[in-house]
Amino acid sequence: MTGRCGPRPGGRSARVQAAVHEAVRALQSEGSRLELTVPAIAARAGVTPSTIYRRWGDLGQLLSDVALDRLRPDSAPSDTGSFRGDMEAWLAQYIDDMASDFGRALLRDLLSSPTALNAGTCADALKAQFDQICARAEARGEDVPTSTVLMDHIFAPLVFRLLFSTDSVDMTTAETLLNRLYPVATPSDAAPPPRG
Amino acid sequence: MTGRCGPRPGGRSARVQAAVHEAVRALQSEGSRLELTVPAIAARAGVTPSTIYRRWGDLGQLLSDVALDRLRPDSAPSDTGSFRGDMEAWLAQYIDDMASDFGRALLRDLLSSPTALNAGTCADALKAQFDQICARAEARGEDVPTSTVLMDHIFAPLVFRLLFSTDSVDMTTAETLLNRLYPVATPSDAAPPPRG
DNA sequence: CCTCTAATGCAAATACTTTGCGTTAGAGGG
DNA sequence: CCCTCTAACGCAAAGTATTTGCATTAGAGG
Repeated sequence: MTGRCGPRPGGRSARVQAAVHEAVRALQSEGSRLELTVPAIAARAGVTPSTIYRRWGDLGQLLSDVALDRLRPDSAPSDTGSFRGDMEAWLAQYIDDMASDFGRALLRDLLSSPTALNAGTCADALKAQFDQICARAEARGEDVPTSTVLMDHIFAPLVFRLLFSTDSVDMTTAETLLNRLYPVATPSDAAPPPRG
Repeated sequence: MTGRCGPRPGGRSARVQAAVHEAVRALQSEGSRLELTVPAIAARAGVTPSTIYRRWGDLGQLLSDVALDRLRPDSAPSDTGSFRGDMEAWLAQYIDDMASDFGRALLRDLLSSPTALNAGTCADALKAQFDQICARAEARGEDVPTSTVLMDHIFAPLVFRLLFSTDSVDMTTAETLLNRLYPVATPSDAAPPPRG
């Protein structure tokens, strides 16, 4: 009982957060990003703008929080029976979510908070998914790289394309990356890099 | 003679742009980011706010333009006599520029424009540097990967860490990535990915 | 049921952004 | 060298967005 979670979930504070997040999602799906202002969000959520400014600080932080909710995985990666299959299934779903203009905008929103905190949380959650895929593969006796290698050489290149280009990103792109990595999995120095 | 460059360089328009960029750099190096507002930049540059709004649209686009100026390479990569040496020298300089909190903020600024145009320009310029390093290595008879492979497996992982974590990024990180790639350079499928 | 705190609503004050219009710098032609 | 023409600028007014002080309320804990 530390009181760490603030007001109990289901209380007013949680209702306001849910209403505001929902309002952001609704406005994002409807109009252009020009109409996505704090007063507009507040009106849609049935709260006053000052509530949003006090809780989130600015629009960037709010959009970042909403993006985190949408980008963090909501379930365990599916088990297809092989490492390659698990990776392909996972990547297919993630590319489907993020490769659109809307998905790319979400990714930029995630980074639009003053601190890199949300981006780090998102990356950690995704790495945890790779950890599960790797653990299952290892249990099967497959020889697979670490989740760090997957983040570096599969996920990072995909995200880089999404953020730094307008090229289409699809499963062909992902397959190319997998093909480069898989034959040379777990090289001698594939241990996680220093965290210093 | 297309008139493409607008008023001649050195004209009023160019002076205003230089003054505004300089004002942004000055304010960035001095105070916190909270004081980095359009009116403050305008005052420092000796122009009116409306000039900035008309030319750049909003603060995000202006910061993105300034970040592009700072992040795009300003000279050809140095020639150390070997591919590995060239890469190490290049990465040492780039990490020195970007691994600080300030450098990470520049990277986020670059992405803060509505369109991904500046980020794409920056990525293209960096890829061109890798092209030079690769071309020189090939001329020496070294067996080296393509610049696309370098972007995917060296640069993208570094940028991913800078954007999505607060972990330190240093030459040890870069060496680890180089070690993973170099022994397995130019695998059979290392051709550039589809651009469709 | 009472009390106590943090979050909210409201409204005033402040700051930022947009816009209309007159002015100016500087390119191009005579 | 002077004239004209256009794009960019300065200024000021109007329109939004953001901040802040204070009263109120929801809801946790006793």
